[in-house]
Amino acid sequence: MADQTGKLGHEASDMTEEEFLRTYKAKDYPKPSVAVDLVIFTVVDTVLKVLLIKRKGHPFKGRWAFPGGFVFVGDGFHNQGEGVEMAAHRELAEETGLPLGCCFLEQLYTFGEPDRDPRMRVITVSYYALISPDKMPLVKAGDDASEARWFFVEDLPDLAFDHDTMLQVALARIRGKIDYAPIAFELVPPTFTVAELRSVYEAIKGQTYDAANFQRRFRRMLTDGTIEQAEGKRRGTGRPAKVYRFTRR
Amino acid sequence: MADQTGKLGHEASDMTEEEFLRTYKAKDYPKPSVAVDLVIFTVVDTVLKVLLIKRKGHPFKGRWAFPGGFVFVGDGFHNQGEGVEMAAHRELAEETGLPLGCCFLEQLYTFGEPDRDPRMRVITVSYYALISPDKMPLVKAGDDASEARWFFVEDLPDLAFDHDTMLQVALARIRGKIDYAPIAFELVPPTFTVAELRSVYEAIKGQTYDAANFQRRFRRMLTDGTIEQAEGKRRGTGRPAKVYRFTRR
DNA sequence: TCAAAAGTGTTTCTCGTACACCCATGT
DNA sequence: ACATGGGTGTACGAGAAACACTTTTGA
Repeated sequence: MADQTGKLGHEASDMTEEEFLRTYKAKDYPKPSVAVDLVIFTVVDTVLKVLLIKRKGHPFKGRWAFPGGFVFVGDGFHNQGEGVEMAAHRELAEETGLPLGCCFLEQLYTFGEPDRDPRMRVITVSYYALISPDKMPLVKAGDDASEARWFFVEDLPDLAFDHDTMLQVALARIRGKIDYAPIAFELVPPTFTVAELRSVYEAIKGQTYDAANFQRRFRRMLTDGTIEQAEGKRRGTGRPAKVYRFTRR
Repeated sequence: MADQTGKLGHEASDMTEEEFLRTYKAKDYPKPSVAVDLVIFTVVDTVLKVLLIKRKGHPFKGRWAFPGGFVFVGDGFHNQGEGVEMAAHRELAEETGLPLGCCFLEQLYTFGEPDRDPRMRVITVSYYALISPDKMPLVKAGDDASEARWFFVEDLPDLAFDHDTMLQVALARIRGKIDYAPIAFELVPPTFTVAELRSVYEAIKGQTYDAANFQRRFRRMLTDGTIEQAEGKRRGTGRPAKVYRFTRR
């Protein structure tokens, strides 16, 4: 953390902690700007999509990029501002119009190479978010007049900054994590059928799953207590399907 | 990234990118300090250890903490300084005395809550490193006179800042990752026996492995081409063991 | 010759995969 | 009646776990 080696802080070995804090002033060493960027996923009609915004200003003017913004830092001493994760939640809410903290959000990776941004040194903490399709209608993207749009992951435009790398990291994360963590339930309505959950797996993994075998994985989750049957049936073009609910255990 | 929303940057919609960059000056919004912290692991005698340093100054004076330091940021425009990962490599080399880039190093998590450090807003990008025991003698820690010491992971002192959380994140990472990625080979000399590799698994997972079953996992890696037999045999107290080498495929 | 560690064989169980087949509905 | 998707049964193979057993050394 800060000044373990004493190289950047002054020597304060003889002071009490109280004296030290009273006399301490943050030095004016150069500091980077810190931003958060969001890779926001959703699954619509068995297709994995991400939310992109079109940049209005330089650099990369007119190019598509992941939404994001700077972390608010207070005056640095009396007020230290917001946490990085809170900044990500705030940006997510601002960008989607959804209420604060209503979506799954997890830290992804921190990109800190110099010259990522030609204007100044920017270190970006990236997050990924999962938005279930039942929340989608609320999202302010989608109309063509807007500057924000959902893109099919397999058919993206050129991205600004190092956002192409960011997407690859995000994809690798969810593709790996879906096998051992219950993140698929974040991309499905509160109640769902086996086929709906399977389509999420197929969209994320980019492969098909044998419907019969998926049923049995599903049955195991049922006996685990991971999921439970809900009331009603989902009626589609074929035989009506049972409906389930994720029990957050 | 920066100013996608136009909230923090000025409007530059009518300029060319060249004009924009020529006239752009980084604004003096408050910025955080950015540091890197290192969780450095090694396995000695089937025991997982981490390197801690004793803090000389406030805050947390006299408490043990993970080594770390600030990321060097240039003047912010003409010189953007070093990358965050490079800063981690540099700190690792400084702290251990080992040559730059000789060890496995991977980003762990970024801690960005306010008030982590009472002096000022500090955002810390944590990394973990794996050091094989054959490099250990070179590490400048170990003598009691020094301010750096290796600690058994199951018997740590109270740590400074949020470093206890950091350790838990690091442990969770290596315990999960060892099952699907070849990180165990980073904690073993260039040539090693089955038992030596098994002891690394046992130290990290905190459980014992059936020696016979581990042999078969091992054989599969052999047929995979992940490892290959090396010359010679390792002589210990019992029957001499075959020696293997990791083939970085 | 005995202890200690290396290494093999065998059995059982679980899980992923493939695929044949029956079930319930709308048209 | 038949197409469509929901759901079950069966069979095979890979790998995890448990454990008896053989091999090769030092003391």
